[in-house]
Amino acid sequence: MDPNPIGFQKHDHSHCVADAVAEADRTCQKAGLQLTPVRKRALEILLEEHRALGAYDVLARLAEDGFGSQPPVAYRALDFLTKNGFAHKIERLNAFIACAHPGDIHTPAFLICTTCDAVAEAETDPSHSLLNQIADTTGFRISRAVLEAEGTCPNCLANDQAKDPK
Amino acid sequence: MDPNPIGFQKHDHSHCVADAVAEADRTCQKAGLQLTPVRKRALEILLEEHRALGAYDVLARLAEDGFGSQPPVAYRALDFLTKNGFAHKIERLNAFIACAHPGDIHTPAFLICTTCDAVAEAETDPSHSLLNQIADTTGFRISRAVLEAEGTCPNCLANDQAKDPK
DNA sequence: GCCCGTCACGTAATAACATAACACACCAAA
DNA sequence: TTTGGTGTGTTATGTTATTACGTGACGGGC
Ligand SMILES: [Zn+2]
Ligand SMILES: [Zn+2]
Ligand SMILES: [Zn+2]
Ligand SMILES: [Zn+2]
Repeated sequence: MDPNPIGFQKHDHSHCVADAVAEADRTCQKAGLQLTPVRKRALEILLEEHRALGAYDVLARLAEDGFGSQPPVAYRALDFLTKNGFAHKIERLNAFIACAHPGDIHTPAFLICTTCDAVAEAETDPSHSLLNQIADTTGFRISRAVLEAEGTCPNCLANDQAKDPK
Repeated sequence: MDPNPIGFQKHDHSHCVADAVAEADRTCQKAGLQLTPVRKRALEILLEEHRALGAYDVLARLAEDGFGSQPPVAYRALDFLTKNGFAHKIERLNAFIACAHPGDIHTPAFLICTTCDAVAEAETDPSHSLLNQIADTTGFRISRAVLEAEGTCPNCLANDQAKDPK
């Protein structure tokens, strides 16, 4: 199991955490949002993994660092991050992941590997997404979409074939 | 709030419950599946509403009818129904809804009205769904997809306009 | 200075959702 | 008759999420 799969590819990870936090800092400055210590730490915690973390996982790490140890501490931080586009909730997993493309308004699609637990965030073309088609034909006005696919990532697919090459 | 919105349109509902149960009966016959009393009743309960019901809602109704009153009773019945295509779980709501198109293998998309809580099940074209496009370009193999949109249904949209016609 | 609104944070308690583990009944095959 | 599978029921527990309440920090009127 690859501990480091972003979009299922390897990369220099120590940089990307720091970079993402720095960018979040800037974005919050501009938008008048407060990236407070708990919130920043929560974002770091999410960024340290390329998989989804449960709220209680995040909470435990926050508590280790001297922050509050009760559920609302984590839920509030995660709420801030998701509301402002720095993180997403993966509904299928009841878990949270840092946004891979923060800043832009986007409708992400997630690819969840059930073998290695990696989660990749894919961009969708908002103009001809299938949900918009549905919305157009039914007259339903979409405010938020959940697009999540479970399956096997390319890495795990390759591993499977290596072991069992039929 | 319309108590009866299937695909957000009105229809004769007493019939459609009975019909759907009858068809589930036939399907189970053919497939060698046991549509036992709890399972059948759970399906009826879901069919009686065109919205998603929590497992504990279903459980309470089952208990009223003399079935077991502990969570596994509901979860097992719902598990049977979802595994065999008679119902779906709405991940966004942690709740369950009867399948509107049972029988066929399909990748449903759900439209969840946040005003009246109605949930409609839309069919998707499996061949050019956006998730397949993503899968093709990334090499990810999808086994299951979650497609859920939150927003406002046509009925509620009309009501809003009637009240506040800007 | 003080008052007050808002916001973030902390905590306790509880609600809501879900599963593990075990016992018993039933039925059909060996 | 025994055995194995499947379904149901129960107790207990685990996991995820929210409600309710209190405190401190900050900023704008007065
Ligand atoms: Zn990274
Ligand atoms: Zn994988
Ligand atoms: Zn109906
Ligand atoms: Zn509605």
